[in-house]
Amino acid sequence: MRLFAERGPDAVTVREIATQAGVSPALVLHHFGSKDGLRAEVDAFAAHAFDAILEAMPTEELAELLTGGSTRGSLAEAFARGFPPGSPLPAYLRRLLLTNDPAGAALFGRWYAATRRLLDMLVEMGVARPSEDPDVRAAFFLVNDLALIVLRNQIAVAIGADPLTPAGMDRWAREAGIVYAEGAFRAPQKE
Amino acid sequence: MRLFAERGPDAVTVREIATQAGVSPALVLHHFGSKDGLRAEVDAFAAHAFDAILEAMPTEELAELLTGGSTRGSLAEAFARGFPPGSPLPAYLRRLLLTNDPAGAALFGRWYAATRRLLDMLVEMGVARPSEDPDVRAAFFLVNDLALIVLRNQIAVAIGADPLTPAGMDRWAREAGIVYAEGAFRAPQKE
DNA sequence: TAGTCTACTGAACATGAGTTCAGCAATCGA
DNA sequence: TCGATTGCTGAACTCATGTTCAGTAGACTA
Repeated sequence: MRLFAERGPDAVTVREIATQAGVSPALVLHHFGSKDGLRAEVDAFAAHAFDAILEAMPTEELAELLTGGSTRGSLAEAFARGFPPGSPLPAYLRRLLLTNDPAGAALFGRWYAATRRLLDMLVEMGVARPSEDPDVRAAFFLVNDLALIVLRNQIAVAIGADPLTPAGMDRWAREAGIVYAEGAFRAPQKE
Repeated sequence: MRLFAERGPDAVTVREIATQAGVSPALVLHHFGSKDGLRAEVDAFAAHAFDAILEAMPTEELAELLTGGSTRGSLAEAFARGFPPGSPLPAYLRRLLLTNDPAGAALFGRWYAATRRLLDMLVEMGVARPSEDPDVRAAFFLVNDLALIVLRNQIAVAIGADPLTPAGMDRWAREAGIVYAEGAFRAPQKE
């Protein structure tokens, strides 16, 4: 999974995987039928791990919001908290979302639906302002969040800190929280 | 460039490129030395086109902001306006940003610096609120913008409209503009 | 003990990739 | 007109990759 996440399944050879695992190339095929079979199994494993994150998140996030926690809940945060620092899962998620993989599309779809629901609830509770276009607003929040994972490396060099580490994420969450709460621009010629 | 943008340079064969161009595979290599030479040349061409966008943008965006234009200026907007609908450049940019390509890193670096400068100017002009962590805030705006290009397909299925078309972008810009101007959450227990 | 099954390997095979190269045809300058 | 340069091709070459397959060694079962 680490090799797939970092370089992409197509760029990794069966021989490399076998070497990393300390076995012969033939054994890999023996177990998984084909390279594509291995890919499918790793995909399924990763998708399962991601969905576990999703299911664990909303309640936690809600609790945090209701208790007036300082940081806004977010997928990326839950993600970074849920996996150890060296985990290949963030990079794997990245690939899953960026290739036009059906598994990635399904994952995005589920997360989008959850974001959409959450936003509705927050509006109903009076925590979030209602929007004229809730579909777009939910997508806006979700992709802003995912951008943290997808553009992780670029962000890291720009701000000088990996945004998926606790320290980097604190800085990010603070700014995001401020902008999402108060906005960043003074509304032009308003009253 | 279209083939590279859609499927990635590694997934495209020299023979395919030659067929698309109506020439023999040998001619492609004859002109560009190697497949990697072609890649480098296409990269350079694309990077040039992107920088042209960047240089054309700030003044236009500033003008729009100063005249109180309804939509917030953004890279993605300038981008979508600057290229014809079927252009392979958005997809190419996507690849450039997502592979750990040095050309992509350089491009991101330039755009980040420009965003950072623009934000400083806006603060000085009293249009944007100052931030405690301007580095992160600039990165936040930039990656939110780039997410539109990077996650274009996922967004399209979620909101039912391609966000890089004028119609889709209008919807997106409206929501982004509102959130950036006023925020989306009521600040919890404030005063 | 004998048989079977399972994990595993080494070597080979087929395919598709980037690349090379000798040569053809047309154009251009002297 | 002649030589050279240029654009271009077809076929072959080399190499890496996914895959296959016969076969080995050990463990478990009857």
